[in-house]
Amino acid sequence: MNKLIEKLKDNDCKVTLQRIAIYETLKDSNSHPNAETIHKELSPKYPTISLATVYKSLELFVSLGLIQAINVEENSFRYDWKYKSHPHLICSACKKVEDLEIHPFSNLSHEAEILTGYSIEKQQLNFYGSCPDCIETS
Amino acid sequence: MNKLIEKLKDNDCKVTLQRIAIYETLKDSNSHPNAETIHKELSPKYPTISLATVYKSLELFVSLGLIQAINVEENSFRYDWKYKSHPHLICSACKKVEDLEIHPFSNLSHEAEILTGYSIEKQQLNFYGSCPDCIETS
DNA sequence: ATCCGTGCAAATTATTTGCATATGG
DNA sequence: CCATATGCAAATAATTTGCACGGAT
Repeated sequence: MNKLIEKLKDNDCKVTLQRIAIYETLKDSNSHPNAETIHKELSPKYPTISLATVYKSLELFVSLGLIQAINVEENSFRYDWKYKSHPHLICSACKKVEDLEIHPFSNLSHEAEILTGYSIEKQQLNFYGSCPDCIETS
Repeated sequence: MNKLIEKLKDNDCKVTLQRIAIYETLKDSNSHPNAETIHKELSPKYPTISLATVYKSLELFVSLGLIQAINVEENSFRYDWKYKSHPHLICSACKKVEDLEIHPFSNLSHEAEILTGYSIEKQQLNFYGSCPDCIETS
């Protein structure tokens, strides 16, 4: 949260209750929620917060490099409070999105740069399939 | 195109002029177009073709495994006539989407399966950055 | 005090759906 | 012929925008 406040101040953005609440909600969630889910989670505590504010704040956080947007195969974005891009595992059965923390997939961008002449800012690696729990159930 | 016709027949789907035209347009394009772009390209030749038909056909092709949908960082889908998933390079400046044909990134899914216990059906690897042309211009 | 952020509602954009008609097998 | 595809228009879903008011610096 200090990180949020610092980053906001550094960029002449105001530190508001809403922004803190949105960031905290995202940070405390392990489910890579989308804007609407975040809004729903906030509603009990902050009934007046608007969905538009959630969208605007998330967009701001992404542009400040505070969080990352991940584009799962729905046509809605999910958000990850970890700003550093890392692979995700997406279960097609239960729709959960997990981080793949231990990854041997870190230096792909560098290899791609050498191969292509692109200057790569970001990589996105998603694996789609069934998680162990869903395999068992089926 | 033979592939399309074969696949459609195998699945008791009708071979229509529209479907052929949509598939051909996608195949002849190197730009990984979205539904609307495909529709626009078809319009001069087939003025009556509807956008809904384009959407429906693309969805059908994806479900038959004929093409793949790729989710670039807009919230609209782009389509790739190559059904086998492979890495993409996305230029943030000119918005082009290129295939990364020669890739040392092929066995990632297998590694991920071993690491996670997931059964992985598909992987998506996108690199975002600036292409050589756009680097030069800037 | 000033300007930015918020909430609301309306606008936009992308996609999906229902249904009557047309057409391929 | 008959079922499936198509085209149209309306519906839905996701996101963005404009603007007046309130609050942070």
